[in-house]
Amino acid sequence: MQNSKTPEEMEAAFGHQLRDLRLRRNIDQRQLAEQAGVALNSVKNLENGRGATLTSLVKVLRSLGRADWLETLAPEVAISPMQMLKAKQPRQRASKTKGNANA
Amino acid sequence: MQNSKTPEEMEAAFGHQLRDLRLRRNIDQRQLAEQAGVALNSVKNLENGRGATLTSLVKVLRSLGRADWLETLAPEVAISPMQMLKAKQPRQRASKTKGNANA
DNA sequence: ATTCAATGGACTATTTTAAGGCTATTGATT
DNA sequence: AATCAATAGCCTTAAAATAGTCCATTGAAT
Repeated sequence: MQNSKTPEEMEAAFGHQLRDLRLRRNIDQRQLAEQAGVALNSVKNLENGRGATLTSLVKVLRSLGRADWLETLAPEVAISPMQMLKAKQPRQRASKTKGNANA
Repeated sequence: MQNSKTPEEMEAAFGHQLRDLRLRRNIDQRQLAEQAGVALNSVKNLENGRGATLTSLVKVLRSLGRADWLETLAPEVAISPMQMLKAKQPRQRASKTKGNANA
């Protein structure tokens, strides 16, 4: 089984994490909204999983000092300089073959 | 220096990571959109940093098998069972004192 | 080099969110 | 237990994203 959570549940759980981050800094929603440059309602929506835009999320994360987290989604594979030379440049489009390659 | 990237730049960089994840699985935008249950345009917008909703992002991440990443934002502090007993339950609201506590 | 799928970009209609203000509830402090 | 700030929730308007379709561009395979 993969992940049995619905997208709604995942957004809610994610909101709780955002709230945790904020509370660890002991600032209220209003302060966070101000610092992040978003409306108070946007912070509420994010924390309660009631729908939000990626832009709002990014602004809030930046304000919480966790912008770096956004860069951890797809870690690049480190290769040696020798491999570097041999390596073909990464694919820019999905290939035509129907069967998908890697896991 | 913190992070000098603008929110726009961050969204764009984030989109590139999403694209990388997709290409590693060698599926095209259309397939991803179908599997994720979002419109093709939503995938395009996400990858090109042109604005998206958190809901679309979550659905796409789930489809890419990276839903777990969403749970890594605010890692919980592990404590021992003995500390567990002493521990006060976590704060649910920001405190009244103006000066914010932790870093 | 040619071919054709993969992607980018634009357009419209519809749905959703942002923003701002307001009231009700609740939890931390005293 | 009383107080009052922090939060939830709802409302309206403006802005933005989704969904669907179409055409132009481009990279990968032959």
